[in-house]
Amino acid sequence: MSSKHTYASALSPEYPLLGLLIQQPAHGYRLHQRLTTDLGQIWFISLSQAYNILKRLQTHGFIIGRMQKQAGTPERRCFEVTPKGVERFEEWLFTPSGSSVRAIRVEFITRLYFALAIYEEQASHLIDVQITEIHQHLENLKGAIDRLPLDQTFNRLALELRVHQLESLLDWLPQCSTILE
Amino acid sequence: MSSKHTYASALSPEYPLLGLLIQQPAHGYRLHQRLTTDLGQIWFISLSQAYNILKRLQTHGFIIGRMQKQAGTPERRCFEVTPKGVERFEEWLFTPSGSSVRAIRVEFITRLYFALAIYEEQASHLIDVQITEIHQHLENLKGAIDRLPLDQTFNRLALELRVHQLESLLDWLPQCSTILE
DNA sequence: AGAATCATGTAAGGGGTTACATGATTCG
DNA sequence: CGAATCATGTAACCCCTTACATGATTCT
Repeated sequence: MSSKHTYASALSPEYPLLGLLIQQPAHGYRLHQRLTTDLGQIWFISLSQAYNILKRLQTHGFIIGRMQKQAGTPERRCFEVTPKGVERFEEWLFTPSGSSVRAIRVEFITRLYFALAIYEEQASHLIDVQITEIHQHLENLKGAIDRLPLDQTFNRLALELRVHQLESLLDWLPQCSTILE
Repeated sequence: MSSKHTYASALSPEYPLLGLLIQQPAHGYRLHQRLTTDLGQIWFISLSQAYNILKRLQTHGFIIGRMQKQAGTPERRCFEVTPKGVERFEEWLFTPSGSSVRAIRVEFITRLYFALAIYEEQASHLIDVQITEIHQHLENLKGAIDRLPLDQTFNRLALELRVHQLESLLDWLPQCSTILE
């Protein structure tokens, strides 16, 4: 047992790229285009970084790329997802987001996007799970606030802000349900 | 002209460390303690990273450290902020946060903490500026939503979420004012 | 004497950013 | 032909995380 690495955080653009490839094999340039048009408000990565991530995904065996010569276009490397890659993606897709506001904010929309596109019947379940998760997390935060010493003014402010942000997430989530129809 | 580097993003723990040192010279271990107790809900860094950042700050000339031999305690390196370091810190402190939700969330509380501790009379001004900033940002976001093509469902969801999050920030900000008394 | 804490670091590995380099094709 | 776009990459640099290494002091 030599390597037990995470490879990338759950917030890495690696997952949306994997997801796009599961929908349809593609080459780096086109992939980057789809990411920045379809999910451009969530993921901003440079073209270089897209290539770097694809390279990494390939060395880890999650995708394989094959150079293709075609008349009329520059040579391109077409990537496909391996079974291992599908497994990795699905594990991410159906694991609830971490507890940070950002994780929920960024990841959740992405997961919803792919759930709807690839595993449509799971989408509404995803929303439900997320709602329960947030309620759970809110309980914890409120407990933490109660246990906080009185002089911890700024830590209290920070926790209360997180509570506000989570509640605004709960307020926003119903809008997600409306797009399911 | 050889180096034009950013050194660190505005979200780096480098700034709170600088701020703590401005309040009072200290050594690494104590500094890390103060950061994790006073602002532990905002900044979580390992002791090693604290030392790394201090080293970086020193090589950039923002602080200087001197080894001190004392009877009764292990040798410690006491750091002081240089004028250049003060300048850097104040520039950060009085520059409004970027436009990302996280930047506002993490940075704003930190800036408020130091404004209150070091430049007390500026604190309420900081809050006012932040409120106007957020209103401005909200306008922009709402404009962006209106200009979004109809088929950009998920980008729209993302923008609407940001709007919600910013509005919840506005909802939370008055609590900051109450601690000024 | 041994454990916990104080105190300071180094090393390895991974991730992201920007800039730079290189070609092919298409469009005006 | 020249510019924009398509397409793929490399290199340098910085940051963060984790694990590891090393001593001194204090507490029991």
